[in-house]
Amino acid sequence: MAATGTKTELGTRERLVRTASRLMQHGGYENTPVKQLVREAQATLGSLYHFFPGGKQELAVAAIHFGDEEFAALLRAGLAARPDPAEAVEAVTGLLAEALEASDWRDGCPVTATALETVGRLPDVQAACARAFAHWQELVAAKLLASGYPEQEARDLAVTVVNTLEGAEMTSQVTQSRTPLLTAGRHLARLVASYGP
Amino acid sequence: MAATGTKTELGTRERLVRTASRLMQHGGYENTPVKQLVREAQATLGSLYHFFPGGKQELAVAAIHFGDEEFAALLRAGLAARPDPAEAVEAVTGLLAEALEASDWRDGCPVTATALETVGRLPDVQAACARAFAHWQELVAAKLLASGYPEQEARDLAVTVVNTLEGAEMTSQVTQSRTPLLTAGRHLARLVASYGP
DNA sequence: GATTGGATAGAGCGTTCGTTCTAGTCCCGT
DNA sequence: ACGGGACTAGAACGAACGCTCTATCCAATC
Repeated sequence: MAATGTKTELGTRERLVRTASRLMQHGGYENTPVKQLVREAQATLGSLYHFFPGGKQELAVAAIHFGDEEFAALLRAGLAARPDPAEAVEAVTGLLAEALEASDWRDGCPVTATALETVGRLPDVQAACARAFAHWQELVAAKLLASGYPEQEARDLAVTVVNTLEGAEMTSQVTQSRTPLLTAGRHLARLVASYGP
Repeated sequence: MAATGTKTELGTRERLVRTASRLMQHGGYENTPVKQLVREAQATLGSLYHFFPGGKQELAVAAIHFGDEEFAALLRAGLAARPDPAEAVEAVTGLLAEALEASDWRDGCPVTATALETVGRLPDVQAACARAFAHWQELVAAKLLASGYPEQEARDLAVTVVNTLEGAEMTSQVTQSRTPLLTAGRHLARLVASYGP
């Protein structure tokens, strides 16, 4: 649980964003005090309000974007691991389970906790979370479309795939077990295959 | 968004628990200050610490239990609505979508937000959340077992069904649309049917 | 070498947090 | 009538919150 990035290799702004993303991934928005944030980012309050005049909220939006890209990278890697989309989705659950356990069940979805907490409270942050979900759905849909799935079925499946991944990751985290994610992987593979072209 | 229960028809303890459950459903644990809680429950700080010497944390555990039962009731109703388990699961998503929209997208799962926020921070609350998830899985598994599904497949399916419901409800909430839930319903029905005995 | 502006630094502001504490009210058994 | 436990009531407390503010540092530029 060291600071995210070393002071010499990343700019202050980037360290703030990465640290905020990691802390919000673990505890959401309200559980991430700005003072702890700047301490772990090896920055100061002055720097935070210099780069983010909008304060904690503006930083949170940037952090959600960062988490969005981070999760998207894992998703891309898993989806590219197998040509068959059903097997690819199952591969993603394997990657997620691995990363989750390796972090001692701390690194769940970098967006979910904040999304649920800020719904109807911080519209900017909520919008960033919604964008992240849509982004991930697009990645899954693209894989299905590339495999010859019909447009509508591909888009619908992508929604459910991402939703199930989110739910299973949360349950795996709360129960500290890979099982929910791996079970979701098997079931999603079966579901995706059942729509095969 | 009136107070949960009227002062004359419910005891103070019950009003506190219901109000806490509702507020935590909307914003999680940290977004629910005790003073607002007490005000909306038409109670006072003295009453809160009389009934819950463990303070906010102890009340939160009771609130999660209440939400657990509330969600379980909806789950039972949906599952009982149809004899066929696949159709029954789809019926549940319909009920969830209806309730969510009727609340102006506020009343999502009464446990998820708190679960993600307290993981690794408040073990008592986290344990209550884990118990709720297990409880819901049991209800789904019971329906499948009663319909003749093999033991292992019924239990595995129950895990994924509940996870997908959670994920879809969250996405429906964040995007303010019934679609994710209803799509999940169709897919879950297909998945459950594909394991039919 | 002086000037300048981006970046750093953290003390301190007003507010709100969860909790404690004392005082008071209510109601029931005797 | 009265004693006593259950419950109500909210002022007050220390800690922690997000944020503002002034001061300072340090390259780049003239």
